[in-house]
Amino acid sequence: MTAASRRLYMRLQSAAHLVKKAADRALMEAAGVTTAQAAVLAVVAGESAAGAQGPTQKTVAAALSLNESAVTAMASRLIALNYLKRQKDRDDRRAWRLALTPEGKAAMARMKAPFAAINTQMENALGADNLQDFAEGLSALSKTFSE
Amino acid sequence: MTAASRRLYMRLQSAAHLVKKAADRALMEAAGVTTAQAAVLAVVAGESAAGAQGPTQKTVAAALSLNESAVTAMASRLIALNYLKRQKDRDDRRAWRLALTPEGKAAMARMKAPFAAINTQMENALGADNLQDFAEGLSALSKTFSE
DNA sequence: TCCTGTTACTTTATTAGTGAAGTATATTCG
DNA sequence: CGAATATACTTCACTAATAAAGTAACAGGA
Repeated sequence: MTAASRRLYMRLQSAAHLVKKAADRALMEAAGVTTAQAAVLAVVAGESAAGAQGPTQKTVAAALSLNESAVTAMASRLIALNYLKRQKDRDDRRAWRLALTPEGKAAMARMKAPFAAINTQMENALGADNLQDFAEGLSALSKTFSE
Repeated sequence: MTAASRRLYMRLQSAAHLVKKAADRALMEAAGVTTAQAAVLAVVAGESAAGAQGPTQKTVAAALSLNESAVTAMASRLIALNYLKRQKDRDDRRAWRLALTPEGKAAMARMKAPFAAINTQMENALGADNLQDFAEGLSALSKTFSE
């Protein structure tokens, strides 16, 4: 139980918080979108490529490990911004299907460069030879803590 | 630009979010405190050991990389819970000094075990031989992104 | 001394998440 | 078929953070 390990939880949260803060500022400046909104748009874009109807809110929630109530709120905000649209599922009238609007696609294009810049900055901070191990560490944590 | 690196930002946030969710549940169950509150209590405890008066809100904000307005709100909640008390600085009437109440100390004692459990779970997920590198990676990220 | 600028904190509005409880639609099974 | 159960989403109350603008107190120089 070293000093490093004892504070591992706080270190992780602190690093994530700082990187998020920087990324939010950069993304808001360049694309008028927060990182949380960017994550939802990216999931919708990714899931839309496969199926025709686009993902349900539940699918988005599962992809981001969020509550469905969080996705309800996020979708409402993104619809108000005209980045997303909602359509009732053809077969299941309980479910919504989410899809990007042209404006949503444009926002995704605008956020590409600042997102790449953040990732480059992270890679440089970590160093090329530690990158892979670090990413695998994150995946291991995600796997362990996804109830 | 590998697949791992392209999604590094999202991976970090996802892992941090999942670990926080689990830690919040465990801490709330065992100690009736959130991890955010635990972090503030820990900073107050740490800074109190050194100086006699306890830290100012600004000091706490800097230690956690938070806005001062976030600390205003957190301190109010912790005072309402009777875990913290606020006292005007002797020399600077603008500043508050924060200190733990006996109940605050008791809460810190209650949260020790669940906190250790979370850290152990993280260490196990990462593996002993990757631990040090991973922790250093987090520090490197924090350093790079602390404006 | 007073004026100017800085500092410590507060207030307000907004985003983003949690969990619990509620509504309406689907589904399954006796 | 119909009742019970499960599912998809919403609503509500709350915690937690940001940014911007405001208040009061401090500090240094003309």
